[in-house]
Amino acid sequence: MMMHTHMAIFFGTLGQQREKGTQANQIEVKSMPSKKKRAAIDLSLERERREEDRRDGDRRDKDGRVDKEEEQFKEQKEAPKEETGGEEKVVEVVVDQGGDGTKEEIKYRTQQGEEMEEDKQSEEDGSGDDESDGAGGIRADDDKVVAVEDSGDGDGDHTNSMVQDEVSAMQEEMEKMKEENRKLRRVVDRTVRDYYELQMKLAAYQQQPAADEPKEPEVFLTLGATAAAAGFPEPKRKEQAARRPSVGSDDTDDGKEDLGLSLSLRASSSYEEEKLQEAVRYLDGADGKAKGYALLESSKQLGSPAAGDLAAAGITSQSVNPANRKTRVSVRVRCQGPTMNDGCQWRKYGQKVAKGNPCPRAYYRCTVAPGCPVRKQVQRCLEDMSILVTTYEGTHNHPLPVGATAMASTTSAAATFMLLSSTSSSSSISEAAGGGSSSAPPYLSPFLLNSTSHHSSASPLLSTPSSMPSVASGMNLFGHSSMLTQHQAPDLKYPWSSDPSRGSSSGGLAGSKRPFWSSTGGDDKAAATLPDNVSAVMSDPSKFSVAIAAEINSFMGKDGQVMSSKDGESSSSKSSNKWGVVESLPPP
DNA sequence: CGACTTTGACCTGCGC
DNA sequence: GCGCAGGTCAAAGTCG
Repeated sequence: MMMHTHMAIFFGTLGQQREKGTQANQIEVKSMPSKKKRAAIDLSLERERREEDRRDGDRRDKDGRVDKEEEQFKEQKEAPKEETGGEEKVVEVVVDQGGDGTKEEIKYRTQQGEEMEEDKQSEEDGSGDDESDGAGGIRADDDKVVAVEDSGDGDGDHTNSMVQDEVSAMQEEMEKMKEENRKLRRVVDRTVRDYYELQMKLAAYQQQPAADEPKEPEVFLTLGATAAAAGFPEPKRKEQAARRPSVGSDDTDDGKEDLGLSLSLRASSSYEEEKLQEAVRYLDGADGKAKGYALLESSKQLGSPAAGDLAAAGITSQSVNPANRKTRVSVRVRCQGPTMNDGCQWRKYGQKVAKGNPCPRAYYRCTVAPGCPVRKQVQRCLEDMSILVTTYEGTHNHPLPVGATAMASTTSAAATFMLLSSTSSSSSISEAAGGGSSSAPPYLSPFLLNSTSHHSSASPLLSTPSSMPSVASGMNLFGHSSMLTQHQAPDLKYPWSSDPSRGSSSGGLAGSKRPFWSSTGGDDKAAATLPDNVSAVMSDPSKFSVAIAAEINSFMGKDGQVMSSKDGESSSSKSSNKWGVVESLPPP
């Protein structure tokens, strides 16, 4: 009955609202510059709606009528355009009804047009009415109908009016049920579709040849300078010629210390190498605009420190068998402090000198949420003491702070590339990532996941059943919009996390005493869609670059710090300029 | 005083 | 079973 009330408000206060442009509860009265624009908008909305109807297969019995309506609709649209050319004000009602306000808006105008013939909105008649049966504007929403009928029935024959009302009510009831059937059918169809899609994915995943398992490629995401970097400590790996198909064009001067982000894919088998090449082609072709952001390196087992192209900082996603091993993400960052700023809160619980490296290895536990199983090991690289190797292990059981999510988006993207290349046996990465049904990785980097996906991390593929369709729909299993948007505007969710004034003791937000969720008003869902984010990132190469950009922003910190240390030593002031991760970046 | 770090002891897994 | 190495625990110390 709310709608009835709203309509009453609408009709009763139309004049006032038109003048004042006030907003009633859930009814928004706007003034628009001209009918031309509105007609254009309505036309597009109407097309969308019909397109949706066609998709749902409900068009069978409406074909003829729809076409007629469309023609009529166009005529009706075009006619008033010619007669109203000025800046005529038009009253528009927007009813916020479960996020479908736009369509409701159309309906209201339709009703208004039918009933208020003298109103200049009469050209809207039937504009959104393909769902009505033509009997006096009978619609699915009885409240609206009642309101309209009442308002227009003042001086008619009462008996006829009552009969008409009854008939209308019945027809309306039928329409309502039809509509519900339609919606249910839609839901069932979608569910079945998703189910089969997931089944296919699962089958493909399970059919992965065992031969691929032992050798898994590594993905290196390199932050900061990309060239002339000291190598990663993998002395066992043989140096091999590195192909460097660049995404941008800024990687021509290898001798210089490029600033940027590079993705280095290591293939450990010819098959994977092939997949990596596909990934390279994919990025190269699809994201040519990412100049200065991404430098894609594809190489076979770059390993020796002298490889030259190894990066100063990297994110190594060590793919593991989802069934048996814990996933690990190794991040290499050149920084002077004890740890890198990854956005999370850590507590040191141990330190050990590992064999082969005189530098002690520090063990940290995630303290963002009590009981979070995520741990990280931080150790300096033997070959280059300025390189900090951070290895994350485990799965967060909580939403990640902004800094961490941005980081996660990048590492997850890297991991996803690797995973796609190693798990997709029949399709190229470009097919998998750009084909609309962007594949969520069979398993995701532990650094990236949170509780919402972790609860079923044994088979993450199944844990995000909506991951593939959600990319298209923009919603995931949890009803959130794509995480990518949140990465693009992280401060909206966790404004505190980028606050440079907050101290940190062991890097990141360790100094923050307040749990990060306390400032979000319970909007934990906001950061709880990383798997979705991964899908979103992987579904579009441009999103990937955006994520990388976000990562850069996050990683550098708005205060221009890669990390901070307890004794106040900040990389922005004291760290080596050689790598220039922070210092070389222009201030925001 | 609480949170965090330090550090030696202890536990566990693995190879021989 | 033994030894080694990695990882964890927990008491003591430190810091804000």
